[in-house]
Amino acid sequence: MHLLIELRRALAHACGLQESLKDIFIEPPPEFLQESFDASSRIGYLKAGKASGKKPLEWAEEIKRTISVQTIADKIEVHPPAYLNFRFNRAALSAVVRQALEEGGDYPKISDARPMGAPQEVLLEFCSANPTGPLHFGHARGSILGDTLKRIYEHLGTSVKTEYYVNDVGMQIERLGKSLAARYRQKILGQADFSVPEDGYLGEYLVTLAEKLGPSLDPENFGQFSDLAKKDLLAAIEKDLEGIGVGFDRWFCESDLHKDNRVTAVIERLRSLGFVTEKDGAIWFETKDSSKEDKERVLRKKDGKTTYFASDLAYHQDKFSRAGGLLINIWGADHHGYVPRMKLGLAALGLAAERFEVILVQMVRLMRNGQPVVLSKRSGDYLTLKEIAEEVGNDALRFFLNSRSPNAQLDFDLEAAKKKSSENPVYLVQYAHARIVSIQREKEARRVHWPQENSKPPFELEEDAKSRLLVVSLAFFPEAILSCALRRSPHYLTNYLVDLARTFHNYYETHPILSEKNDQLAWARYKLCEAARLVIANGLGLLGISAPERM
RNA sequence: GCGCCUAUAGCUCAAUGGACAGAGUGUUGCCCUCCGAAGGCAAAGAUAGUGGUUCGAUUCCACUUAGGCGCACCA
Repeated sequence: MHLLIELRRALAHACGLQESLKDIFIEPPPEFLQESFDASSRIGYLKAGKASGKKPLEWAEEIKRTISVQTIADKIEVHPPAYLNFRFNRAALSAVVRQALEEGGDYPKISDARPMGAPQEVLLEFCSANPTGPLHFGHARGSILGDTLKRIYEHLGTSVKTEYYVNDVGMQIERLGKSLAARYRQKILGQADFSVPEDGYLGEYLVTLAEKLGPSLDPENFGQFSDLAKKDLLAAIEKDLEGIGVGFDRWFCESDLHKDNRVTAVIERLRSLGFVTEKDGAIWFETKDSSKEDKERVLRKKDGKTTYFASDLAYHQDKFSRAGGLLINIWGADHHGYVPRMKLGLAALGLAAERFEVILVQMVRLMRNGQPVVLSKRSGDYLTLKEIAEEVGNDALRFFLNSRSPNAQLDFDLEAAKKKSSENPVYLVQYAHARIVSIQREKEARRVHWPQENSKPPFELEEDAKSRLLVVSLAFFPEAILSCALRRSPHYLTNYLVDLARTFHNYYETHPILSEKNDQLAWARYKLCEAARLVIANGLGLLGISAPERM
């Protein structure tokens, strides 16, 4: 078992919180205690201790007396207000390194992460941009968040499916077809003066597509043009996402819901449950709870067409029926007003609210050298995801967008992200990896060989402060992953990796390996560096970022 | 007007009601006859304002100020 998870279990047991290891918090001690302690916990006072009526400090003392950690810690101290500080013993620290080396690319293997709060099953829906144009930069954050969460949950043994909901019917798609038909008249039928409808799509991508079409299409058949545009744009979207390492298990088309009449079926279901009224020729969803603001919404317009809201209810009913666990949707913050409406609709359908979760990702403001990038939407031109990804590179893009919690706005400076220098934290991390690989390369080149390599005796870790700090940092890797899973944000991992890289660079300055005369020491350092490399590579892998061997 | 999100170091960002609020970058000064100086060490530098709840508030509540977003028979 991994060191900090073992500590969690011991703490949970002593607090009487066996069933919920997620309520135990373990963190690195503050700087002024780092020489004496390796890990620190505020234990479970609020969850378990407060009810006992004891003061925080008394409670902590009691936990200290009852906790069973003799095998991993050689010192425990209580610090006010209710901290328990631990110093790990040598065997436990050696085990951290050994475990990392043994598990390699799978480190940390966690056999059952559920007690720590990881869900058993998740259906993640994200991106879901309308196929009416190429993905723009605004779609990047949610896409990268969704993909990264998928990687993190999968690592924890959660069964994860990802899904892209394609809004391929409705007024916007009609506009798209009309716009393409207009371009077709201009480019293929020689009607250069024919104009694109005022509310149509003006982007150059439709011109390019029109030019590729054969001469035998009927420009009045908008549906045909809608289909052509849709298909072309979806392919482009898939390709752009692939470019930033994002893929989906399923592309769910709204049109499929209509084919089976499932949208009208959901309206009828709501009607039979008494949530429907008719007014002004339209069919409305009406909540029984009059205290809600969002109590009336149109399900079917007076022209007989159903609304997006109705489709979405049908879609979610479908998701609820085929997936067993959490349904997590990642939406742009501009959809926040839609969340209560959705929840009311799902509640009316009797679908379990606790399975439905929305992560709202706030806007990213694009900057260039400290100045906001001004976008002109008038001509239909905007910064596409592809352009930005190609300009700054996938690694920097993913690292930056994952470095802040989703519900906080983010400034993304193109020039800063592009700099292949220390100004960009992703390079600090990648550099640490490349540096370690370089040591390994150098070892081969110099034909350095230590007797311990063949006999495989357990290596003896050094116990100086910097070595301890590095090993303990490695031990915190599982905690960083669990924080991401629990709080639905990968920024704990990006921050962790920056810390780890820094700790490594610091260690490296004072711990020579290839030039170390003492074979024992050299060997132990070499293995510790390899363990650090593994953690960095695995961490970057979870973020979808490369771990370069040379830079 | 109503609602949602945000406000922390010069800049970009962390911090689960608990310890002396942390990183990166920028500024200043040091460190390469030594495995990658894309690095390390050191210094200076922050909770928007006013109240409240609490043993304890960056965190919760109220108000103020500032920014972003939303309030469709669009999706």
